[in-house]
Amino acid sequence: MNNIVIYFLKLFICLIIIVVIMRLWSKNQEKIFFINSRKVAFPSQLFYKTDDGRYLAYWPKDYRGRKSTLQSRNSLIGKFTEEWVCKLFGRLIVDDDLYLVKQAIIPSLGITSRSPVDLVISTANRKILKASEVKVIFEVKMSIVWNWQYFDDSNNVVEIGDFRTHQGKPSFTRSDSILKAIGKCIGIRVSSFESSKIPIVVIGNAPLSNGFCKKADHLKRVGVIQGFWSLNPFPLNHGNTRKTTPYGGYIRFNNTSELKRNLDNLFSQDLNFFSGMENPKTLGKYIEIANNENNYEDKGLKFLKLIRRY
DNA sequence: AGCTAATCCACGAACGCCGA
DNA sequence: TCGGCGTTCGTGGATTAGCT
Repeated sequence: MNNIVIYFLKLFICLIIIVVIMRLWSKNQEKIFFINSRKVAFPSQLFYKTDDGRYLAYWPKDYRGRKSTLQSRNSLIGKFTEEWVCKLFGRLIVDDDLYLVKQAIIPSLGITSRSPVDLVISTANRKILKASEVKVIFEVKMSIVWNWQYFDDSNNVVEIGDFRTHQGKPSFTRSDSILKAIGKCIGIRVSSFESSKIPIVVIGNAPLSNGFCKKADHLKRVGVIQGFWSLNPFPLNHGNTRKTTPYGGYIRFNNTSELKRNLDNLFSQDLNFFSGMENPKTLGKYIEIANNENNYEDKGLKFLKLIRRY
C-alpha cells in the first residue's frame, strides 16, 4: 500500500517537473543568454549600437541609420542553444543506457571532426561513435528570436519587439538556413547505408518559412529528415503561428510533455531510410524475390537489401 | 510602384586538424 | 609549437522574382 502511494507521488512530482519547471524556449531564455554572455563579452560584441547610442540585438525594421554586421555573437548563441537543447533532452530521457553527446564524430558516416553533428542520442558515452550506437541525430538551428535593448548603466536587457519588428530573420524563418540544414542531412544520408536506420531531426525556435512547409512534409515522407521541430511555443507577442504542417514535417511544440511523446515515438519505431531510381520491372522482380521470405519483416529487409544491391 | 520572399554571397570569430 | 586550412556559427546586403 505504502509503495503504491510513493510510486504515485513520484509520478506526480515528475509530471510537475515536466509541465511546470521545464520550459521550452521563451523570452526568458534569451534574457539569460545575454546576461550570461555579458560576463565574457563586451556589449559591443553582443549588441549593435545605433546612431542615437542605443544597444540593440537586431536592427529595427524602420531603422535608417548606419549599420554593421555582428560576427562575435554567432558562436556564442550557437553554443548556448546547443547546450540548452542538450540539457532539455537530458531531462526528458529517463533511460540510463542512453547518453547525449554534443559535437559527435561518426567516422563511418563521414562525420569527422571537421564537421561534427551538433547533438546525438547514443548508447555509448563517447565523442567518437559507431553508426550502430547512434539513435538520433539532432541538428540545432536556433537564434535570438526577439529584439532586445541593453542598458549598460543597469547591465540589464529589455525586450522591445518580436521578430516581425526587426530586420534579421531568426532560425526556421530564414530559407537559406533551412537549405543548409537539409544539405547537411542529405550529406549524412548519402554517406553510407549505415545512416539509414538513424532518424535526423532539425531543432529550431521560430516558425518555418512558408516556402518550406510542403518540402518539410515531403522530406519526412521520403525519410530524409524526420522532422523540423520548433521548441518555441509563443514566438509572437500578438497572434498565433502554425502549429504543424499537414504531415507533421514541421511541429511547434506547446510543452515538454508533447516533445517527449514525439521523442519516444522516434525510438519506438524501427525506421529504415530507403531510396532509389529504378524501373517498374526491376522493382517487380525485387518484390517477387522478397516475397519468398517468411514474414513481413524479413520480406521488408530482403527488399531493402535488393534495392541497395548488397 | 512598392512590398516580400528566396537566393547567393560575405563576414569575423572560434576551433580542430595537420604538416612544418 | 606555430601557422595555414577547412569548417561552422548566425546575421546583413544585394539582387531577382513574383505578387498586388
